[in-house]
Amino acid sequence: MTETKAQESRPYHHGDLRRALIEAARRLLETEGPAALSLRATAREAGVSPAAPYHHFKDKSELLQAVADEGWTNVANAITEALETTPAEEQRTAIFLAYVRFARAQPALYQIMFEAVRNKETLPLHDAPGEHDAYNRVRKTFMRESGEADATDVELSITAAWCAAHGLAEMAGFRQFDVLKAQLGGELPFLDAVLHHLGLHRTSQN
Amino acid sequence: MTETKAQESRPYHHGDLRRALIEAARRLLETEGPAALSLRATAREAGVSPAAPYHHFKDKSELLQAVADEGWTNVANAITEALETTPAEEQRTAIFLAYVRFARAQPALYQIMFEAVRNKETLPLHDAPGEHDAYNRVRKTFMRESGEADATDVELSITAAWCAAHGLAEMAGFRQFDVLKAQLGGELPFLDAVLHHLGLHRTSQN
DNA sequence: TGTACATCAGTGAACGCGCGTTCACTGATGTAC
DNA sequence: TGTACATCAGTGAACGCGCGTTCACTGATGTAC
Repeated sequence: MTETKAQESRPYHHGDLRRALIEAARRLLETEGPAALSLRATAREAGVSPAAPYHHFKDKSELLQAVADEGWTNVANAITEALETTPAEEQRTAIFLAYVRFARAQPALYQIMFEAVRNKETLPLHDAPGEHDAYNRVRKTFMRESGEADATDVELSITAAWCAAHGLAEMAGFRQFDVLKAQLGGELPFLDAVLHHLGLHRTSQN
Repeated sequence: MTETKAQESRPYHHGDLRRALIEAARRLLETEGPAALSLRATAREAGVSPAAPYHHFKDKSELLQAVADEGWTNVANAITEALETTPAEEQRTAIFLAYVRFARAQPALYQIMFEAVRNKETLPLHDAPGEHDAYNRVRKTFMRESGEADATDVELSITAAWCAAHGLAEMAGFRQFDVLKAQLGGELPFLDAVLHHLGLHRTSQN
């Protein structure tokens, strides 16, 4: 669903301003960076007055939270999709790559998402408890592929992988690694190589 | 007596305001967080007028850079010290732990440091090229302990470890891991366990 | 079916705030003679 | 040794800015009768 940029012919009532604001915020994030994401700028980007957002969000933090939530849902979907298109023995790597590639593709959004999750008690990805809960699928994959039986060990595996994924996602764009990436033939081989060194790559399994 | 709030008997000339400002900034970081770190707040914290910092820093970004630089020097020192008090076969783990513990002890400072390094071409820790360059010592340790001969592989090992360290440093404080930490007996065992799972711990080596 | 009216979803002006930065200034210090 | 003077390192007021948020308002819409 593409959205409408600030249009001249927009009627007085917007239709779905909440949606439009979230999308405006995401657009701003990628063009201007997280520091430029103000309520006013978002309203401006959506072609609406500074007061309009208050009919849809209690305050700025609520808008930010909504943006972050949608981002986590997107990640969950990316992971679910990866799981469905990847042979069983490579699914752990596929999860990892889906996560890192999402973060790399939209780094400013990822920053917001990470910030939003900082002081939460619940993990992200837990959006749909039950069979379709993405985190549940991740856990099953790790149980199978890491060969861990103990519940605590499984949690630890996931946590360790998540830390690595987060670190890699935030650092992969560093100029400092340009030489290394060039030596390896691009960013994807670079990601692969780092995974391998952390024992998370398929080639280090079986 | 003067009415300055931070210090009562401070003379008109400060003595070393540059130093005092950096320290005030660090104090502010840990008490108020990175978002509260403004030039004006720093001057206030140092007990000085808002214009005073401009005699020591070109602008706000230069102050931030100075704070970050000092942070990286501190990390380099912590690593060097760890290397000198740790038996050879555990030095790689010691480097990793020194890094993570520093970041965990001063999370807001670490955030500033990481931000400052984002678009730099050079790695941090490279502050004193030559024999005393901390990065050089790290490289030697990884060459010895990881058993890598190829230069690119060594760089990769370090990069992978750095990603993991960064991710762990930023996530270790998450409430979401409180249960896991409790199960393992505290934060340090938790850090150890994550290291182990990423193949970076001593017990996973030869 | 037409209309009165409540409710919803916008507008635009205004507010107070803290910010980074500049400016003319002044008090303190070091030095040449 | 005393003093004139340049230089340094502060002060305090002011600036313009964008921000989050509030407010009285108005245009559009849905619904009861």
